[in-house]
Order: sequence, then structure tokens, then C-alpha cells
Amino acid sequence: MQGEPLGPEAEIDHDAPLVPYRQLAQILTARIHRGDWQPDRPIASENQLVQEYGIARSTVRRTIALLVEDGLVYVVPHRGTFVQKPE
Amino acid sequence: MQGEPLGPEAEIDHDAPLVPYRQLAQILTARIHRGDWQPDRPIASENQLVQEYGIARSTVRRTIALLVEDGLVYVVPHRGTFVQKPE
DNA sequence: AGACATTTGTACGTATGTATT
DNA sequence: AAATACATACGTACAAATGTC
Repeated sequence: MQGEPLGPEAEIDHDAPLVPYRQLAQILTARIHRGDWQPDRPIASENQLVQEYGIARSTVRRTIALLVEDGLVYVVPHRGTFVQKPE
Repeated sequence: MQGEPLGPEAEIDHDAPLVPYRQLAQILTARIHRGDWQPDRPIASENQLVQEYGIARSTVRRTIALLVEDGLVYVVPHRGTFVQKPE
């Protein structure tokens, strides 16, 4: 039935056709849409995501850059990454 | 008199207030405006810039990402980084 | 004031993958 | 087949800003 879960329980598969930073983007996008984090509230810190998904921080940052491009989040230096308000 | 040269002879100063990837951005921007590379022609490769300016490839890539944001260049995977045509 | 932890920013080096020439 | 060039990913280190105590 279902493919990969996209919640907090999702895992990164280094052998999957989709590269890890894009897998994480799908996971975080799903979590945001699901409401794991509210608008203008911070998502998990980079280091938390590193530990949670077992990937390098540089990979996490690559993912966040993608989410910023997509307009899903915004970064406040030294504060955190926040969920963008809809519209 | 003059500050830092911004041509091919320019060097990266790791002690300067401006971080290296932004210094390189200024240098490459000046070189493009000066006509070192023509529109739709490739600029120096990442590895060439690494050797020419003595910085890490990741730093060169950070600079190129900035130039892409600025609309000065565009990247063709496995081909090179090209000067954007004006307008 | 000062110390401390947290968080993002920058930079390095290395390795491997994939596409083009 | 080989060289070139960009893409991705890892790990490490230190800097700078913020917030808390």
C-alpha cells in the first residue's frame, strides 16, 4: 500500500532514487501542512533535525534553503526557522 | 587610494570584514561587468576558481548561488556557469 | 555585568555520483 | 575510455547573534 511515511517517523533512505535533501523536504513539507508547527512558530532546529533524521547538518541546511525558495518557511538568523503564514 | 582590486588579480582576504564568499561575488561581478566573459559564455569552472582564489569549492558554490540569485549568471549542470544576457 | 547554552552563518576538506565532452 | 564539471553528502570547526540565568 502506502509508500514512505511523511511524518516525524519518516526516515531518510540513502539508496532511494530521490536524494536525501529532497526526501527531507517532502517530509518537512508534509509535517508543516499537517500542522506539526504553527505559522510564525519555529520548526525543529537544524541540530534537532540532524539527530532526528540521521543526516548531516549541511544536508539539513540544503533542505531548508529549498523550503525558503518554496515560501514555506523563513529563517531568522540565530533565532530559528519559522513557518511562513499562508498567503 | 584604491581599496581592493576587483579583477582576476584580486585575492581573498580571510581577515577582511566581508566574508570570502561575498568577496568573491564582488570580484566575479566586476569581472563580468568588465567583460572578462561574454554573455552565454562560461565563466571559469568551480575548480578553476578554487585554484585561482585559494578557497574551498563549497565557498565558490556559495558565491555562484548568490550570482544566480542576482541574475548575473545561470548554471547548466555538467556544462558550466554562464554569463546571463543583459535584460 | 558576566557566564552560558542555543541557533544559525561561514568555511574547510573529502568522497562519491552523474552527465557531458 | 578518459577527462571535465557540476551535484550531493559527509564530518569538523569556529564565529556571531540571541536569549536566559
